[in-house]
Amino acid sequence: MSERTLDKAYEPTAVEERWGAYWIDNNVGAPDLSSGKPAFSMVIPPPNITGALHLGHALNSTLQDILARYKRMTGYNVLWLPGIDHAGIATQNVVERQIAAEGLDRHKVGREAFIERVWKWKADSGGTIINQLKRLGATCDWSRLRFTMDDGLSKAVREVFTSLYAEGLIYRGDYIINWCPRCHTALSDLEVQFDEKDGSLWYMDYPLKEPVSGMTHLTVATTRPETMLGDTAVAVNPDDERYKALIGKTVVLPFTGREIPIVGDDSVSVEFGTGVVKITPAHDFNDFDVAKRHDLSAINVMDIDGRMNENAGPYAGLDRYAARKKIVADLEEAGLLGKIDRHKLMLGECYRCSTVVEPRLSKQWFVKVEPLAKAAIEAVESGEVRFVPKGWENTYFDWMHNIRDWCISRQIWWGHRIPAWHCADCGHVTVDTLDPASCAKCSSVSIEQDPDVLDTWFSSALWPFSTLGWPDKTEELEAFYPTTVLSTSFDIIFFWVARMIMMGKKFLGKAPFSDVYIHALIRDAQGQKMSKSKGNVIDPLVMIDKYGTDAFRFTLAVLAAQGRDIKLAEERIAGYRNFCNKLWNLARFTLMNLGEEDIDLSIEAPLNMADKWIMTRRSVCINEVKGALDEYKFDEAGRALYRFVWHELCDWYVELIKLDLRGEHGPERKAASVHVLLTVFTDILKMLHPFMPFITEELYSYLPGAGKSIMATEFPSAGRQYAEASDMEAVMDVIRVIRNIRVELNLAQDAKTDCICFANDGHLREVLEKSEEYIRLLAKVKEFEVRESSERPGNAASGIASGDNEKTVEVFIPLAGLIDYDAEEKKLRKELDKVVVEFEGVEKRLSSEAFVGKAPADVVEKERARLAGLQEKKAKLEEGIERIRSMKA
RNA sequence: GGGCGGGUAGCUCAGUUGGCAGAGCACAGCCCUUACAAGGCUGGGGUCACAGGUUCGAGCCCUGUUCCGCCUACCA
Repeated sequence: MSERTLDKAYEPTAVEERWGAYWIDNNVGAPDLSSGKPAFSMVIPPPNITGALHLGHALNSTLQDILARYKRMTGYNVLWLPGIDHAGIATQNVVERQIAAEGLDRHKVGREAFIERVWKWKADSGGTIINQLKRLGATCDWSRLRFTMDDGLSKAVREVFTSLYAEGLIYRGDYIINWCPRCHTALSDLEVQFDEKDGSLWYMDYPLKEPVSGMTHLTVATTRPETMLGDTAVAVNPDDERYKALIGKTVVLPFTGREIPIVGDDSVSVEFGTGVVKITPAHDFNDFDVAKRHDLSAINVMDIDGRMNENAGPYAGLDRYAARKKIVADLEEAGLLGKIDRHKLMLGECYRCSTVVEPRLSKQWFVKVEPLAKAAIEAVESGEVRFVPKGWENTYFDWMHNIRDWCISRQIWWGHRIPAWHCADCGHVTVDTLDPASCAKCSSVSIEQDPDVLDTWFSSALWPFSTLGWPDKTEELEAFYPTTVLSTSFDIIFFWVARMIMMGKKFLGKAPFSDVYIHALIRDAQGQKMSKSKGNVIDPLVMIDKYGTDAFRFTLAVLAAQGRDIKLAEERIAGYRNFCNKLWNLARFTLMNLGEEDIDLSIEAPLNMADKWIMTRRSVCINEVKGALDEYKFDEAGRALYRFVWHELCDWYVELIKLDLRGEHGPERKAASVHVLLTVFTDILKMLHPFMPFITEELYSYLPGAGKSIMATEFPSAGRQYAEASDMEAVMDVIRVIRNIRVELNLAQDAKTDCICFANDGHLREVLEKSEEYIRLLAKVKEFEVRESSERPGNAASGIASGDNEKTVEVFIPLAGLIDYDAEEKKLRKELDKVVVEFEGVEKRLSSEAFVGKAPADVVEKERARLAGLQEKKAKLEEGIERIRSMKA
């Protein structure tokens, strides 16, 4: 026994500090490679180096930590590998802002110096999130913390790039990509977010070079008039009767005078606008495809800032929106502007800075994903990778089947620089894992490395194996690849999960994980997305300070139902803070009774009914928790524990054994009760430990014979389930009925009443007689009597308890002279009404030939028994009402 | 436009192969009963979105309707 005494209420702060430090100092997350236990491994989705812990991280890390702790306690060799992502654009933005405050920009600072600044920033303030994860209690193996820009991981990146390039799966070329005019870089399709905006649809006339059957011009409809300067064709649907004849003819582009062809293309809708589309291959994805089909040239009319360039003639130098205004005005002046419709459109924005992106033609590096995607699709189809919940597999397939090549080059400085060197003499591109000294083709030393860096997600895609030492053949890779489960949120299935599967299949021949657990998204109590601008953000660290980490973790776990968003209200956390306190006080009660006198726990006293009941419920609870956790149903596991601890152990068992504990039934009985209480309490601590690691460590340390840490104990196994448990339930129901009557009669809290029970079953009568003490104690009963004949006593309030269907107990509370007959009658009638409705329902069902003939025999049997019970109950109530009426008269 | 999920108590949500509609919070009444007032006991509260269908029996399965949320898409 510890010398420490427990305060009346749980105070998390000191406990969390102490145990948090203990786990870190002993690096409890470290696996033992020589243990011979089966492996369980996870890689953490690496948070951005710029990030602070938000609810998404808190949820995901909590769930992963629950798995890690649970698996350790059930005999696995667990590796949970932590890390951080270098987050290219995000990090560069942060440091750019920093130097902007000094009146500099990155170009003035220079590439080398800028990158040094980023590393310095990382050293100073990067990775605070790691400490926040530790605060949450995450038992990662912190000795294996990885960063995507580490040497080892960079080596993996080069290996993969070189290999894919050699196979022709990485190529470079002029393609249209999403361009952020503020970040000055290409973005992948995924890095663009769409938002519906109000816009306009302008109708403008392009004159035909030569009139055709009376037509002098074509009217095109566009949402972006400024791009007309880059038009290289207009297109119509080849089946459109209005314009069919014009295909192959020529129009003259206003302002520039350029002559451009009219082409026929299926992608043009006959119904929309005028049925004529201007084609701007350099600034529109669809137009780019049309141009490829018709071999049209492309004219880029904007620069990297989104301003019009020298190809825009008189508009050169104007911002794209200023150019739009001016062009519309000029068209109007020239009499070429038709009507203007209001039009809703989806505008793409940069996911980092929300600037409207500009489709732009430029030279970029791409991964040819189709062959990679094929293997990745098969991995899921074959069941090698399983999504939980399964519904996400469809989302995954949809995307994978329609996947476009992945633009992997970014025109920024922070990231993995593309390992390609351009030769100034022969133009050859040398790609190698090591920096080459000369051109691989002509041996010229005038080579220069490609200025671009790789998309951040390129290194993330390698995360499950690069962190384990690949491309080297390491012990870790052998032991822990493929990992067991990846836990993440659905919004990065495409960014990350799919690409990891592709790369894992490609380079290791095995998908990087067998289960993908997709957790819910957290919203506020009203179901709104949390965002800084709405001011509805809940900061996990504030919640931890306020309610304690354990309460916070438990809340997240209980709300994490599969397939549904989480609406998080602060009151929920407060509720589970109360649960922590309940547990704390249960511990105080348990320890108090272990207390001063030495209880000989080795006495093997026989279990009584209450003991057998709680031991049975314990087994049920263990099965529920294990079953739920094995299926990633954290909410079910948490709820089962909550119910068992509070509503079964605390509300009932603790109350039932109080007489034992006072020693009223002798030392043996006391020892038995304490023994059972301690057993169940210890198991509860163990089962709750994955959810609430701090308080359970603390309370466990007070238990007699406790080891250093609860983490080293084994997760409980279910034991025997006793038939007597249902006897206990019947007694509990009688107690509930008496309590109910007492409240309805408005009796003083401490008033004692007598009680007479009639049971229609011999066994039940025995059980009740045996349980006299429980009933006296918990229902405040003075004289207690079990009678065989169902003769209703005179002045008495009554109620009926039902155990199993046909077994009923009629309960009477005699109250000489005190009874309010009207109230009693009203109460009985109300109860009778309920019973009658139920009775008639069952009777009707049983009288139906169809039911008796077709329903399974056990169902019919159950219904018959139920009917008999209801019949009994109904008769008793009717008799009771009759009796009351006669007494009234 | 296509796809996915959801609609169950005032609120947030469970609801197992179809077989007695549940929990937490909130609310109301009575209690500081020696583990816990961050607590205890008791109670009220439901047209399971709507309309059909299958079935002995539907919150659950099928069809349609409707509302909400999300993902996705080249009607310029």
